Amino acid sequence: MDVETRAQSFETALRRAGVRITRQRAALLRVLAAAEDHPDANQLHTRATEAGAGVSLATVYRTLTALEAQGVIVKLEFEGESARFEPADGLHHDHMIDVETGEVTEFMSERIERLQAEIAAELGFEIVRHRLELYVRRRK
Amino acid sequence: MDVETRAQSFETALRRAGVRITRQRAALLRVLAAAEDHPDANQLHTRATEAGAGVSLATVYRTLTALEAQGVIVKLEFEGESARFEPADGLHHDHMIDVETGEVTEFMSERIERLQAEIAAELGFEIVRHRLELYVRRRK
DNA sequence: TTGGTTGCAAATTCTTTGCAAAGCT
DNA sequence: AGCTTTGCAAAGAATTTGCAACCAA
Repeated sequence: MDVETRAQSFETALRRAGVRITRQRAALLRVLAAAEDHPDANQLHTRATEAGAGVSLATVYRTLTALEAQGVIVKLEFEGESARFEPADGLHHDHMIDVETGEVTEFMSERIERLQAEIAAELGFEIVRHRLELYVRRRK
Repeated sequence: MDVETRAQSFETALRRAGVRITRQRAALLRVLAAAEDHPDANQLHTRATEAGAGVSLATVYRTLTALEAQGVIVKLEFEGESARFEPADGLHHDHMIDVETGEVTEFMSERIERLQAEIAAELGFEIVRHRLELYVRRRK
């Protein structure tokens, strides 16, 4: 799915929820749709600005909050950093962060997911959401 | 292990690392040793104050930083909350947070730990540390 | 003695918010 | 038109830090 198509699908999801698509939001959706990394609010603000769209940082934050509420993006909070965001592509995954380079790798394990659910169930709970982050280092 | 004994072992660990045990630190160590829950800096400050020890919030933060560096306590950062701390009792464990009550339950799964290591290894990494939090709800 | 430690207030960092002007639909 | 959204600057919340006075070892 190319950037424009993805941005369009984000817009559709938002309109369906009654969220207005302003010039600022359209710009942010494109920046988000194009993000290969996991940018924070500041980076998104910079990128939107560089793309020629005037957007205030306050609006970036407000829009991110709205997008997260609609399930269009996911907020990530790694240790010692400001919040980062990634487009929600449907499939859940967890993150591995290289403590030396900062590089982020996504991964997903059905087995871990299942074990988590089992553990919660044993204690009488069901999982609402979870957070799994592996802080790693390249092996020599 | 009772509170006093545990506080003493904390002190010993700190002295061994060349950290001075001031009146303020001794008071905080006792508060931490007695904590059954997972208090944040503010709560620790309040408890130390109620216990009759004059400690400033800045010192609480500075001391917590030192204790964490010595591996005596562990810092927890749950979603949407300020940092909490728990005494490090040697054995690693993860946390389950009831999103309705805020209740925190500790758990540990050798199988999940092993799977995490395997996944990291497959991608050429070794785990430095990790963070696993399950946000749960009581089952009806 | 003396280098680590404290308290206080000011500074930081990230994020949120009040309000009047402006913009979607 | 009507209700949402924006920008700006101010407010917040959590945590850190500069500096002079203080105190463990």
